Amino acid sequence: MENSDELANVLLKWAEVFNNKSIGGLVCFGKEHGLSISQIGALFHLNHGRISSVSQIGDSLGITSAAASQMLDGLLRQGLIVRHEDPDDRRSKQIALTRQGTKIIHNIMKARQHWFSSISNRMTREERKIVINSLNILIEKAEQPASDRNQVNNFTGIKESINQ
Amino acid sequence: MENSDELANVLLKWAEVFNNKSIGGLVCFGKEHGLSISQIGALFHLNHGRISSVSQIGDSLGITSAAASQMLDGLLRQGLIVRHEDPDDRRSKQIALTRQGTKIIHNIMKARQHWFSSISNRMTREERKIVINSLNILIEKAEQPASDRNQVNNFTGIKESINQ
DNA sequence: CCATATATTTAAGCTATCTTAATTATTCAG
DNA sequence: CTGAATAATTAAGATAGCTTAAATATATGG
Repeated sequence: MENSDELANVLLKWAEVFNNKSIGGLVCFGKEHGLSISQIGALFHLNHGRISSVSQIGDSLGITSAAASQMLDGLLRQGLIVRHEDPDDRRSKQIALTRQGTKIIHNIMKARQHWFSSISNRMTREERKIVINSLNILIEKAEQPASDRNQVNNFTGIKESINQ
Repeated sequence: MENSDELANVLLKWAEVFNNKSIGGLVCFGKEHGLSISQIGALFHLNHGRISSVSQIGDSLGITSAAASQMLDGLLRQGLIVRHEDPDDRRSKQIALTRQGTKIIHNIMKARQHWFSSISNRMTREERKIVINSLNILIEKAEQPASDRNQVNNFTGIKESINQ
């Protein structure tokens, strides 16, 4: 039996543990900073893809482009994103994070720092060493452009896997 | 130099990569299944802590217990949770996931499966081996009851209530 | 036992965020 | 060039999810 499936399953389990700790914090963060969950989602989407159109962002969140446009107004007003005309298609707008927008993402993640530290503190020096090494591999592989990652939105995979 | 901080930082980085891929999907999942993000947060909270009171769930999301009560009505109507009177304090209600509620959590995570597999496929057998090992360490340490169980939530300053 | 505190629920009302429909600007195909 | 398609925006209206306040039931401490 390949250990490929085993890794995918362990990743799944870890993701579950991570989400258990994160979701509530994310909702709280939004409330405190006047950001809707869609807006936070948009910021993460942009942090991942660097630049997107209005409708791409809408698609990634499952909302209409009208809603996306309105929602992005808010982020613009807060100085978290910029809108530029796409030189290749002047109907389209290129949305990107500002420095401040990137910082928000960072702050959201920083809020987990205490938890991360406590995990770290429960390990031996030796354990830390191999875990650091492994996470670096994961990060590298996760960010690699995948051969099987087509232009289709990666969120559409959800619909398929849920409707059993 | 200690490698403790280094691990915390790598965990942070990995969390960012993971969130970049997840948040939009979570929002989409909610829309498709008629679940608000608070409701999804409540499901994760329950999945983590097994049993909580109404107000504990509200606290974990930064909403009032009135709002939590209303929100939980929806989950109850969908058969995702059960409400039982707390035998130790009859003012309080014990909220827990049903089998179906647990399945929803699983489905949300399953939606990431394709991504996890593609990460796995980009590794050598040797890399997988050490990454599996490391993730198991992480999961174990993360789930360990920490000394700081009732630590203050970084976002809100609200006490993160974890049932016992 | 009584006053006060706590946990939940209900009710009423507010508003943020969505939707659809219409508008404007641009692209593309014939 | 012309008509149809696409991208974004704006406007109007619906509603989900929140808040506060009040009601109910239970617990606790002097």
